[in-house]
Amino acid sequence: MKQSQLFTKTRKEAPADENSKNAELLIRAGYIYKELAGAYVFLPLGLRVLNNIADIIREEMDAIGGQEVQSTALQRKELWQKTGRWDDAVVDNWFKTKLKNGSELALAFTHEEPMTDLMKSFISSYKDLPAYPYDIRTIFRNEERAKSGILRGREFFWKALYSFSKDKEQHDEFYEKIKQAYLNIYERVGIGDKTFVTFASGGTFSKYSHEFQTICDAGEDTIFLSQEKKIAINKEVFNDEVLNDLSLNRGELSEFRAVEVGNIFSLGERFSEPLELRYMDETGTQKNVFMGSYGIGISRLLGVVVETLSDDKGIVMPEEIAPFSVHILALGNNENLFREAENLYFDLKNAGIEVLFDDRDIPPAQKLQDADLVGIPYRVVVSEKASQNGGIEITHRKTGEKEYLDPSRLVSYLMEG
RNA sequence: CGGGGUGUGGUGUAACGGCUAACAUGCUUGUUUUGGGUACAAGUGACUCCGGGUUCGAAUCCCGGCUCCCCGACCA
Repeated sequence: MKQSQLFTKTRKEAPADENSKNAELLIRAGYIYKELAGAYVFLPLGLRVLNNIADIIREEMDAIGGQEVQSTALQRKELWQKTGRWDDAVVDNWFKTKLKNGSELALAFTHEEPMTDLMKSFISSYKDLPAYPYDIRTIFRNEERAKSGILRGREFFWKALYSFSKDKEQHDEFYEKIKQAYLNIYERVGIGDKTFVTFASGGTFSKYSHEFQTICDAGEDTIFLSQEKKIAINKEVFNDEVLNDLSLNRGELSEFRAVEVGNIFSLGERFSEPLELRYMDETGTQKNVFMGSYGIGISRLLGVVVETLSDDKGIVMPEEIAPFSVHILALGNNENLFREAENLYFDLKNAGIEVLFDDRDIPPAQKLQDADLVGIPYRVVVSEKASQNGGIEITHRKTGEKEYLDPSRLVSYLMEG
């Protein structure tokens, strides 16, 4: 894309009504726009990143048998009454509303009940199991206090997968697979080395659930981490019993602030029982389906990436999720060099590389500043100075590493990584 | 939901209860400059969050509401 066509602009100053690093940088760089506290518009740059993260998640979910659906944002009251979750005393951060005819309904905050009910139409035999529908969508939570920019919003973009298995064995096998899939996701979005499986409270049907916590000062959670064993314990369940269960001792753990970037739960029959999701097993006996749920906040992931990877010049986008892979800057007012930059832009596009071409008629310094702020992984400068140094200049945003290249070699250079 | 703070051109800030609400930035036009937000000039742009009140006079003081930020509580 040509940058002159991009309707968003960068800003020199951060808005006064934001305190968090992630919101400040994302707003300054033109990735997001604040609509109200806890609700942000994802602008073209931000949306590209969201879509890239969602695509990674799709790949990882599909690889372990997930099948994507698009759920509804409107939810029926009756299902939640059956499981005892409709009452405001049980779930207090739920947006509820009414139809014109007066019947109550709600805006989706999770989908255990609707998804369980839906699967009743398709599951009746052990032959129908397991099944792993998942959903990528915006959900709503009436937070009493939204905060930390994009990290805790009143609406946010997430993926939720629900597993339907015939028994605990079949469930456990999948649970381990998705745990690994989650780790793959964090690795691919660029925060793998800071993200750890964390033991957290499990609820009714299992002793523990697993959270994925990313070390980050902006986080709301406190975890005790064994760097060596790559295991952490959430402070809320930190006691001698857990330490014993995990064969850890206090001495090998250190305390960190962290952000929860995912949570996987064994639900057992918590929802299949009240909603009567049953199947006939091999012996002709009716049984409840064994369930699990697995959530990962996509917009929050973007926030965590910015919180943990940016530097004093701006955002540093990891390659797999960056809005563009390459940022071409034409510096100076040399007509020939501008043409050369434009040709490079078309070459890269034709090679299937996502490229942003800064073709704007503004001073070089501004283009350089903007490139740092937006944080695209590779910056390619076409200028007289670069020509004198042997062609075009390519700089890695993350490391600052710089090299000069003959323009004809750029495509192959990028394809090889 | 408890506590603290905040609200002024698009953005960031200033202004003792007292002249036509100031500065920077942005934006427009012209000249200039062309590797780290270039320089100069001329323009543009505000019912000072909303509603009451005090006062000769309110951006400024008082009351109520809302907004946004922070701490805490909460967070399938």
